[in-house]
Amino acid sequence: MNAPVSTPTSAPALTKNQSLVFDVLDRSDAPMSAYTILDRLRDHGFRAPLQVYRALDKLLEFGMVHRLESLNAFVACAHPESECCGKGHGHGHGTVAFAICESCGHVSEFHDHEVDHRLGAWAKAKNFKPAKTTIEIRGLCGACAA
Amino acid sequence: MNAPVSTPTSAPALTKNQSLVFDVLDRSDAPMSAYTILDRLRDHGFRAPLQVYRALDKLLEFGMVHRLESLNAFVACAHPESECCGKGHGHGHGTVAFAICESCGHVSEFHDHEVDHRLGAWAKAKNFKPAKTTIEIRGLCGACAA
DNA sequence: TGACACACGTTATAGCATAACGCAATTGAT
DNA sequence: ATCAATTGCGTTATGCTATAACGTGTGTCA
Repeated sequence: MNAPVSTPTSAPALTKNQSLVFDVLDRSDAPMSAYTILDRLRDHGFRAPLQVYRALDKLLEFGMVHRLESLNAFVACAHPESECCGKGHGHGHGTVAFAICESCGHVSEFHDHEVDHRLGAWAKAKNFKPAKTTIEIRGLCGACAA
Repeated sequence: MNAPVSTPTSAPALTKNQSLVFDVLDRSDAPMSAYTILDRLRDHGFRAPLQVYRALDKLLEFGMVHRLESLNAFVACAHPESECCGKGHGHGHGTVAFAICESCGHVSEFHDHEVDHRLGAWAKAKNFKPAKTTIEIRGLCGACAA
């Protein structure tokens, strides 16, 4: 009784644990660490970090969640669904950049073709084969800087 | 007997611990974790992580070392000394990007004005005040991809 | 000479992530 | 139908990364 349950919507069907983890992230205004997610889900039967990490691995694979490397934390993908650069299943995109407010914790996700292109050009020139690109800007958001 | 010792060269004078940590990093072909650095320096009297982290904090502040967020590891700055975008003391620069080979561990450090500019433009438009920007490309270097 | 800043050393603890085991359920080929 | 392969799950234990909190020594400078 552990298999994914298909849903009326798009995207890959999520298992129960995956849904729980995604929902927690999706409802959060700020990035969450795996252990914070774990604590939020104790009431739903979560007891060990691996339950969270395994769900996160899948959600990352599906592109539904991003990992913020500079925070060791995770956010739900903020893409307005079926954006540009799609790979077909509604959650694909090129490299995404994040602006992280160090005061309020809010994260803005955005994409810039030109940045992508410049980094791609560098890679091509150096014969480097990119697998995953991380772009994170930490600072103060408009509201907090004021 | 703990104060920085001035050297014949440029830049801020380093303390003994800072020099030791920097030398280890500078001699390494690949990024090193704080704990790996610690192990390398046991023979020089290092016994606790804090000794490493404190030295790293200063070296980061001086711009002589970079932290790779996606690796939780550190590298000596590869800038050919007194590069562009200098802030005056020979180790200043704009945002730097890293290409990290997941096979051999080699890290290439580079800078792209246009990328800087695009990210800066986004920030300006959103009224976001950047403090620190991280750009890391993980993949395979030319040698390993072949 | 006394307040201050800073580097240092030590112990303890917090926070993030995975290894290794075994069980249960689904899939799909035979 | 059945067996092998795959995938998800739960648990325990462990490892790696980072910092808190304490106290010491030293150099600076009013």
